[in-house]
This record gives sequence, C-alpha cells and structure tokens, in this order.
Amino acid sequence: MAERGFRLTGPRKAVLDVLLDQAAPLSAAEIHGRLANRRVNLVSVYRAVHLMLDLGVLRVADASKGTQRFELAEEFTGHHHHLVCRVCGSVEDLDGCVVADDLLAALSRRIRRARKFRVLDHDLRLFGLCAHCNTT
Amino acid sequence: MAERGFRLTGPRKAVLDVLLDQAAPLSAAEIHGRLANRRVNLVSVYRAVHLMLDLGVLRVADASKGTQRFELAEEFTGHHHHLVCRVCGSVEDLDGCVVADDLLAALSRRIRRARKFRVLDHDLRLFGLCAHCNTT
DNA sequence: TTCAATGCAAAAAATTTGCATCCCA
DNA sequence: TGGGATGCAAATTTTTTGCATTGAA
Repeated sequence: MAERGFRLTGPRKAVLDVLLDQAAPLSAAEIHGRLANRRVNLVSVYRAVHLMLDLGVLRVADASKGTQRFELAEEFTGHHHHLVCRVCGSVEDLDGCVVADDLLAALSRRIRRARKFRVLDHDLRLFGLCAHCNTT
Repeated sequence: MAERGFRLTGPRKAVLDVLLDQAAPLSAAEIHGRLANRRVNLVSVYRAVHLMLDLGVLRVADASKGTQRFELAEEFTGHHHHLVCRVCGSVEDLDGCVVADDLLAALSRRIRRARKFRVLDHDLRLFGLCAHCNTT
C-alpha cells in the first residue's frame, strides 16, 4: 500500500479494513461506527480519510444529502458507477460503465481546448429510489 | 412557475433570480452573497432552496467538497453534465449528454429487476482541474 | 384577515484545528 | 528516540429548528 513517507498505523489500517470489506461508500460516522470495538477516535477517521484522499487511495463517491461518503479508489475496486437514493441518500455501487470510451476521450479533448478544464476521471450517478424507500 | 399551494414571495423570487442567470451551480452561501442588496436572510435561502428541491424546481448538482451546490432542474436548463474541479471544488455546466439513451434504458430496467432500485434520472460528473487550478 | 413565510437566535450536524501525549519506523 | 500520529477538547463551517412577527393572497 502507498506509504510515501507516511506510517501505516492502527487507525489508518482500521479505516482501510472497513472500506475494503464494504461494497457501498460510507460516511466518516459510518466508518467510525463499524470501528466501535477498535476504540479509534472519529477525528482520526477524518484524518485518515483525508490523508488517503490526498494519496489517491480513496475518493468521495457522493454527498448529495450533505454528508460525504468515501470509497476505495477505482484502482482497487475497478471502474464503476453509483446508485443514489433520492430519499435516504444511501449509495450502492454499480459495476461497469455505460460511458463509451471513445466518446469520452473526444469530449475530454474538446473540453480541454474550449474550457481549459483538464478531465482526469468521471463518475456517473443514477438517482432514484432504493429498494427500501420505494416500498415505504 | 410551480406554486402548488405555496406563495411566490420576495426571498423565493430572489433565490430563483440568482439561479436563473447563473450558469454554474451555487452553494447557499454563494446565493446569499449575490443577494446582499436584497436583505434576505441566509436561513430563508436555505428554506427557499429546500422548498424548491421538494417541488423539483432545483436539484443538488454536487457536494464533493462538502458544501452542497444547487441548480435549476433539467426541466429548465436542459439535460447536461458537470465539470468538477478536484482542487477548488468549483462546478461548471457541460451541455449535452454522452450517455446513450438506449444503453441507459436497458441498464435501468436491469437495475430495477436485479436491485429493486428505481432509476429516475442521472448525472455524469467529469472530475479534473479547472482552468484556474491547472495553472497555479 | 389569516395562515404561511420570514428573520433572528440558537441548536444540530459535519468537519477541522490546537496541543499535549503517544508510538511507529 | 524523534517526529509524525493520535486523542481530547474546542473551534469552524454548514445546515436545521423554534418562535414571535410580518406579509402575500
């Protein structure tokens, strides 16, 4: 794992463990909740998450309901999209990609020329009603 | 405009005006900032925004940097995607769509059957470096 | 006139920072 | 053992809520 001058400490390992065996993106509080036994401070969760965001190990999957949800970078999970519930804000992963590579590459070049914006990656979110909210 | 039992008051009109002549999604604080002359309370901005979210007049365009940014629903702006800067969090609109309709429709049906998730709409975000952050 | 909408203040939720202590390399 | 990492407390930032007053229909 990427430790470029940083220590792989207990709290950091713990946060990684939680995200590694979790399919869906989690908020800092949710990660912390699954660490109850490991007596790691919520602040350390935030710090670990931010370090890993900086290192490119994690990314923000969604925050449309106000709280940010984190997941492993695609380098580890593979490229995928997200299902975001409009009601409860829960996020599920969706494997695969429906954005055509060639279209996207052409678009990125166009954007770079016309808008001076350099595209690095993308994410498609499908908004709707999750299984739970659709029935209640 | 959709007033289903709700009044079109000064503050609500003001928030709409700001979003109507703005290309990029804005946060509540940013909307409020552009209302300095109109003496509207920040709380009223939040309340107006939430009402309009409920009515489907607005939607959350992005919140990857922690603060939510709002924009008019696609019904008013047309379907489009977003350019999100990884560094400063600014969001720009990008007209058009590179997600093939038929692919998406097939995917939505599949998701509904397999995951019980009902897709209503989607948003593609292209992450990268904005013109400003790419040069500094 | 009347009830919804606003402003103000204060609370809650989410996130960040300061600092003394701790512990990984 | 030395400097980065953590925990605790407290500060910020973002968003929501309570309540008396105001105002649009």
